Amino acid sequence: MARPNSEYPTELELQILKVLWDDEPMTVRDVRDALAAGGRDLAHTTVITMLGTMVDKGQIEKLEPTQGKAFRFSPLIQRDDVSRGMLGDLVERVFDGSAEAVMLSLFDVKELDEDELASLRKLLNKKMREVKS
Amino acid sequence: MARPNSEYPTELELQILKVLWDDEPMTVRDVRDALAAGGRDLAHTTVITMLGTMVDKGQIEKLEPTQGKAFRFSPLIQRDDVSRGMLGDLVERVFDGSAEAVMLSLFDVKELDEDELASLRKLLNKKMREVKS
DNA sequence: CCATATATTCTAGTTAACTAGAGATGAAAC
DNA sequence: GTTTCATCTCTAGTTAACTAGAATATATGG
Repeated sequence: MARPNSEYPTELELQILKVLWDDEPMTVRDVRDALAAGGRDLAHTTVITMLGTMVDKGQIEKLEPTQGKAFRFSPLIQRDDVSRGMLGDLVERVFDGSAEAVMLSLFDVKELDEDELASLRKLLNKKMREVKS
Repeated sequence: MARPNSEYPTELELQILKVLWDDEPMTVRDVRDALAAGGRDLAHTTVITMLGTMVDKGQIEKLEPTQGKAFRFSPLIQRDDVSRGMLGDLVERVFDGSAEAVMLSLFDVKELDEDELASLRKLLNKKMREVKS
């Protein structure tokens, strides 16, 4: 077999999901235009094919046209679920499950200033209070 | 074109790198056995092929045999660089660069207990002192 | 109604990421 | 030296992830 398919969206699928999370439902043309605006210029039919496979995978749904003959598409999976899943996947696969290692890497990845660090600490303190109770 | 190749190691490449990060240099057989021990049972030649492409990509280097005719391999890229790169990639692609969003997701992904949260806060405080100075 | 623009379906091609066998080649044992 | 065994090289196949054209169907304006 070739590469095992992780249950998570591929790169282009993610881009399309982002488009649909921002505004849904959308027609093929709308999706295509949004992708093009983001620098990804694909043929109309390419977008159709992608949306088709995404429907097959259960990531989105195909809605009947209201007027004209253009189908519309809406996401079936939620943004938070996807990002959580993909982060969790990375944490396990790359960081062997260590939240601390992730945090340390995050410091290196993003040059966080004092305010941002303060925000993170705020989140952390809030979480600690929740856990304690 | 097909999928654009992100500069980061693929799944199997990462598994192989992990093996080599733990102990290097290693022969093909050693790598194969280590992968098998981790549940990934591949043919000897499959591992050879993979190691070859990884050499081509500059991820590892091929060392001449010391005795016998078995080549040995060592990583050329470091664990921290790879994990940092992959996390950075995910943060940008999935979380649109928001460290806070990552942190919030991390809470959901891992059920962190009080001690773990305290450790994270410790790291955060240390970082804040560094940034302030 | 008919032209034209637009959307769809169907088909097919490319590349990366695996996966592994057949045969050659070198080492090591006897 | 020759057999035997491990290891290598070369070749080739599969699948997922894209990518898009040609043919077809359908609105919609005039």
